Amino acid sequence: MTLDFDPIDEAATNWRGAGWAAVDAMTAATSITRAHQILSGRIDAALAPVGLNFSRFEVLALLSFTKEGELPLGKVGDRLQVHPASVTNTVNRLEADGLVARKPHPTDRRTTLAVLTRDGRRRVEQAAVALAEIEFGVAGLTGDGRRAVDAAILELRVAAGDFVAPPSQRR
Amino acid sequence: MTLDFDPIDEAATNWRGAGWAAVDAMTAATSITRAHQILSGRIDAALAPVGLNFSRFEVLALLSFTKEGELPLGKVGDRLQVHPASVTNTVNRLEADGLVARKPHPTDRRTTLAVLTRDGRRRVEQAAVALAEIEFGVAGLTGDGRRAVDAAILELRVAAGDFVAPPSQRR
DNA sequence: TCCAAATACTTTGACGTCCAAGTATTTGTT
DNA sequence: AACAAATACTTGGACGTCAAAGTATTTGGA
Repeated sequence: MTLDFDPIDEAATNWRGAGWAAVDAMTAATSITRAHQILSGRIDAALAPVGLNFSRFEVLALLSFTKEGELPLGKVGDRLQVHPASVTNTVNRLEADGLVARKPHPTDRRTTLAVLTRDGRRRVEQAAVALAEIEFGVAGLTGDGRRAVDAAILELRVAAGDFVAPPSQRR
Repeated sequence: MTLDFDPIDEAATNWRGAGWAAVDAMTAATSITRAHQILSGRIDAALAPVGLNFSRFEVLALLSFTKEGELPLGKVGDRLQVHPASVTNTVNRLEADGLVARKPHPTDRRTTLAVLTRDGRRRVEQAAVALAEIEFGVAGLTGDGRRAVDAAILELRVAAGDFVAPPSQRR
């Protein structure tokens, strides 16, 4: 299944041959797509034994960082940049596994809070360890590579309007 | 919906606060994930008016680069690095739209060829223009940023065993 | 030659994502 | 005070991905 050539490089050659434009942009986009594919596969594989996937893990982690271990579903979606329907779905599954509970908001009855359970907190700790062990799938990227990716993608995210204020100092 | 802080930077701070390991790796992985989300959204939006999405476009483009405009489904999957079932699904839809046709392999009856139709060829040209216009969603990434991303991700892909031979010269 | 193993594709099923529409509640204006 | 508009979440539908199992065909040995 392993190819004996670089499929992305090959694609670039083909695009040039066809006289298509924006080959460099295509290459960058394809690289990012493939990188995501690789990371996503590794991360979900590492989380499977813990009984989570990355989406579910992200929700648990986010809750674990709050003082009370709870957050309105809408906030979860904003922070993780996912669609409200996806949050509902993810929280449903976490709830079914007893890792999170839904609780009405004390003052706004439109709002539902997701609350981390004791099991949820234990689970997210295990998952964090599992992910650290595989270095979040980026084993193969050197420190320089990681910084380069972070910096470049920061440009992209700012241009996409991910957030407005200048980023705070990053180490 | 736009946040007034960088959610990834915020996450890094939280991870450090929780004493979790591999924060730099987490940041790189999250950046790549988010970049993919942004690109994917922009690309599919640009392709929607043409009646395609990225998967379908990739298949058409791949076929258009071959001499005869045809390829066994298995090869398509290998090149695009997607699951056989996904190829079947994608080709089904392309076939329903008349952009591709299935044809038996001349000598191996296990194999099915996907053949680009006249409409398919016209459509992929339109799509290529549409994608070039939005620079494949990487508008916001400078030339340096693109090269940095390409180089870094090449490391990652090689480490992941995407292909074995050393990459040919890239411009 | 014969047959187990490999290969090629499809089918089915579990999930994940988003959009659009629906329900409930709160806000902001007249 | 009254009500349209905004907000918060859920539901249902369309698609996309992968894994596992099933069918058909070809290969590679014994």
